[in-house]
Amino acid sequence: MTTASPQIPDPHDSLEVRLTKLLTQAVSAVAPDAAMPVVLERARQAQHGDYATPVALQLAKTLRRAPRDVAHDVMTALPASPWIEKVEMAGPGFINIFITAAARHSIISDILRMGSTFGSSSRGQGQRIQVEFVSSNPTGPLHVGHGRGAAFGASVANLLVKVGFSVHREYYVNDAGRQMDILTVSTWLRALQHAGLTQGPFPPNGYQGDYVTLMAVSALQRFSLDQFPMDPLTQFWAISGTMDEETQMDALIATAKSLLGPAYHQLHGFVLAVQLADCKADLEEFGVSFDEWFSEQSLFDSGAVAEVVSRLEAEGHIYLQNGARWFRSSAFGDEKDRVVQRDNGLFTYFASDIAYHVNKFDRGFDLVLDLWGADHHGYIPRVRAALRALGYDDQRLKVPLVQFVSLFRHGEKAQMSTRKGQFVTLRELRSEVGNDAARFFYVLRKSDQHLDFDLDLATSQSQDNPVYYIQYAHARIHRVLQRWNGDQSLLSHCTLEPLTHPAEIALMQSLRAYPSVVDQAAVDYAPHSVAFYLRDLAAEFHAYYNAVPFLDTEPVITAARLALLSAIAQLLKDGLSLLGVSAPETM
RNA sequence: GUGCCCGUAGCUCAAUUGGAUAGAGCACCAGCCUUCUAAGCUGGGGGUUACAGGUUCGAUCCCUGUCGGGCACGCCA
Repeated sequence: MTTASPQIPDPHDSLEVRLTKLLTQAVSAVAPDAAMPVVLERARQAQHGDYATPVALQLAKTLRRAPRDVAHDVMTALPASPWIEKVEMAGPGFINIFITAAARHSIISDILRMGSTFGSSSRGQGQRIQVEFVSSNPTGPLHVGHGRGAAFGASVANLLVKVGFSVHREYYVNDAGRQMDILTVSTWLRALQHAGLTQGPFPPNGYQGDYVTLMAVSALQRFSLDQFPMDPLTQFWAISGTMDEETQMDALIATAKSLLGPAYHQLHGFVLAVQLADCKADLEEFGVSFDEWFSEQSLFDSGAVAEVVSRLEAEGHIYLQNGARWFRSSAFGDEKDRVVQRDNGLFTYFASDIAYHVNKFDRGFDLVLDLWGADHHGYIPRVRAALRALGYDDQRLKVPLVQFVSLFRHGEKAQMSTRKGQFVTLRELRSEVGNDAARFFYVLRKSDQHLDFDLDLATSQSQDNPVYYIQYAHARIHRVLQRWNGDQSLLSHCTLEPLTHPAEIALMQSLRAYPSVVDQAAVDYAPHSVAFYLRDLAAEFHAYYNAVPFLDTEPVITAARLALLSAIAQLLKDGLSLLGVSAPETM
């Protein structure tokens, strides 16, 4: 990834940039030849000051000098600054920096002045980045696993926008495959059953959910499916007993197509439209929206799939074997070659996926993000191989993986299967725990870690859910401000000198961390760190709330403390919005 | 069997990407509402970071091996 130049600091991190510059100046005086970037860390403990740098420890080796001696020289060479109160050496050679009260207080006025733009940056420099996520087969309702991808993807997209990328959110619709045919046939069979026109058994590998029957009922009225002669179906059941399940299903699909003729395609289109509309509505209600729903079928219709295979062939990366066309992906880092066109002439899913990625790159995105389920990780090398073979820079493709969600009910792991209709849908989850709790819970873990979703806990309406803790902090602040009933615009100008309480010092320190938390979360595609930050900030606030009075004290102190509260509320609201969680003012 | 990911408090998870004494939430124990919302706060017990080596000023993080878990290895999508 191309990173923004550090020479273009944003106003909000000017303090850290200034301190880094001063340190760099001091280091170059002590060690002119050691071209080493100065690492400035926020101190974890108050006794270590506000910032710390291990630069002396790192320099010691190349200088062949004792770390503490180097630290001493760096400290001596450090220019005076209105931002630096004092500098101390500690431990093996750490340099701890204590900032002045003025530097400390500036964070509050910065936040109040910048409002929702605080924490933004120009890191992305307006680069266009495509984020593809969810992309579930439109063969049934979204389940709780898709929900994680949705919540994660939406939050990542928000973060990328926040740090200055131009983000395009996209859903890849797998509307061209065999699974759609199976759903179509399943719907057809349910319609026949509903109309009492068949006694045949329902195939075990068909889609069994109740939603299929619901679609069948409306399809029955819509397409008059009962007008087709049924004899061939009865014949089919008579001869299909010896087939294995998959062969039987393929035969069933073929039977349906020949029997229904043009009506099959109508039914197929209907089933797809119903599922997509349902999926879209579900996601919209979840606060997840897309700029584009990209159809896989369109890649076949436009000839893009055939074209991309031809391109590979023209480059000499395709060979014939056993009647199939193979892409020599092993020449580009994959562990073995892959079929792109089967011996029956049909292109594989891989072929259309190559065409899709070529399409993405040809649309001119600087960066392409595929948020995939972790079960697809073995698939990544072949996609990269295809891109490289076609002359694209596959470093512009990033594939963050989202691990599975394991559901636990009554302390036992619940199995999920879309086919068998045994799953908890995202809708059920949302209605039981609420959108806010679901969104927050989903991103509370690193995306590449398994998520154990305890349904009993999540559906118990209990207060254990951490999202309430943060929202409550936000609501409490607004209650205080409401009680105060003063002119909030005055808070950004009031004197902050009274803020000397240890809790206040710590809170200002935490507020200052926000931009780098957001920045790092965006770079790492790690919204969970925002969630943890918010929980920690809320905890600090709640403790503060119980420690000092806000309204029943001197007006100057009240104003200063309310300015601090106002800044906290702003960041709580901003952080929650990045995660797609509301920030209510009353609870 | 091969490849990728993972293993941290009783449970679920963090840890500023190699920094100082590894931190939270549940759960457990003891306290705090006549006062700005108790969906809150304060205090307490809890750890050989799976194990064994290695790299260096310094390792939960990097390297090697072992054990254990997950996922993927199709002319499915």
